[in-house]
Amino acid sequence: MVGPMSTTLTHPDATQLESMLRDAGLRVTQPRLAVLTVLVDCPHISADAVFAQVRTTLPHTSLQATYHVLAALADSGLVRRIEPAGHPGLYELRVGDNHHHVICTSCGAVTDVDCVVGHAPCLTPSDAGGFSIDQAEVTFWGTCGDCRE
Amino acid sequence: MVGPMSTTLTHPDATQLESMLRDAGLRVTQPRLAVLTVLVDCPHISADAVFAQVRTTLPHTSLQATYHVLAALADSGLVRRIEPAGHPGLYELRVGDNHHHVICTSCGAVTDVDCVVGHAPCLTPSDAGGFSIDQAEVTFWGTCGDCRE
DNA sequence: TTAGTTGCAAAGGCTTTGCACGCGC
DNA sequence: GCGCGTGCAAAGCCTTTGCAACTAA
Repeated sequence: MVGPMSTTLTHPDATQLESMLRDAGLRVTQPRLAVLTVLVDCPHISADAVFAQVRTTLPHTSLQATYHVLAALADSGLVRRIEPAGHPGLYELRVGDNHHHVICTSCGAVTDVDCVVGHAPCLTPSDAGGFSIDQAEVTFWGTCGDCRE
Repeated sequence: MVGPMSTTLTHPDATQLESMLRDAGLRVTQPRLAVLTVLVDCPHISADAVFAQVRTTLPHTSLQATYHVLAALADSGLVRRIEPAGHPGLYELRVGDNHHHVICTSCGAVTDVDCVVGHAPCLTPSDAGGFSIDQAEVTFWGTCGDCRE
């Protein structure tokens, strides 16, 4: 679990972030690199919080631009957006897809979890009702340690 | 599957709806009965659509009152709210909880599905990350028959 | 009677859109 | 140079909130 490779995965450098953008067919710009950099460090973060962090390095960036960048990243599949009911949307880097979320109903905090069953458990419904299924999403609702006090 | 009991479950009459409200500790009012009646016929419906239907029988009802009623029903556990990302929230009668949803990414249409595994499949994450889990929710995203054309 | 509900109006939060300027390729 | 991206402003959608009148219990 620990080694040269894991460093690569957990802390991509600027060059790697650029490659991610190019591979996704997106132009490389300062705001996009800044947003990606924030997302690398923050697993689940709101547009507002991304904006605040980007601002520290790129003071000229606007909230709307941040939304635009996040939308572009989400459209291209680099980023996934999750929507805890009753809380603003959160964004996360899509790091290959076999994890789900535990969300605090009180404060909206999000934690990643792997599914119980080893490999994609309920990824196929017994009856899709005429739909063609693209993906499955499992969300656990509960109360986090802080909110229980 | 078919018989006297199923009639009771699929088409509760006014008296039964009243009991549902009383049992949930809510007062019985015209708007609440009207909203419940709509929900009986429409498995997944938006606040706006509920409002439109309630209006046909109670022309004096406001959209805000509809939201208020739905919130009260949701708080008391009679109704569940689901939020298809990018679409307005939908409400459904909670008919006992072992079904999940297939949602069309294009038009937001929702269909119920039973989970593959017989009984509550991934209801327990391998690691809850310090959360106490209340419930699990499985959502399948795909494209419905109409939108594929 | 009295506390929970409704009706109406207004505000609120989060997000998207429109358009001109600027920058990546 | 061409076209995508950005910045700024404004609007948009859905939903919640405040307060007075009302009504179920």
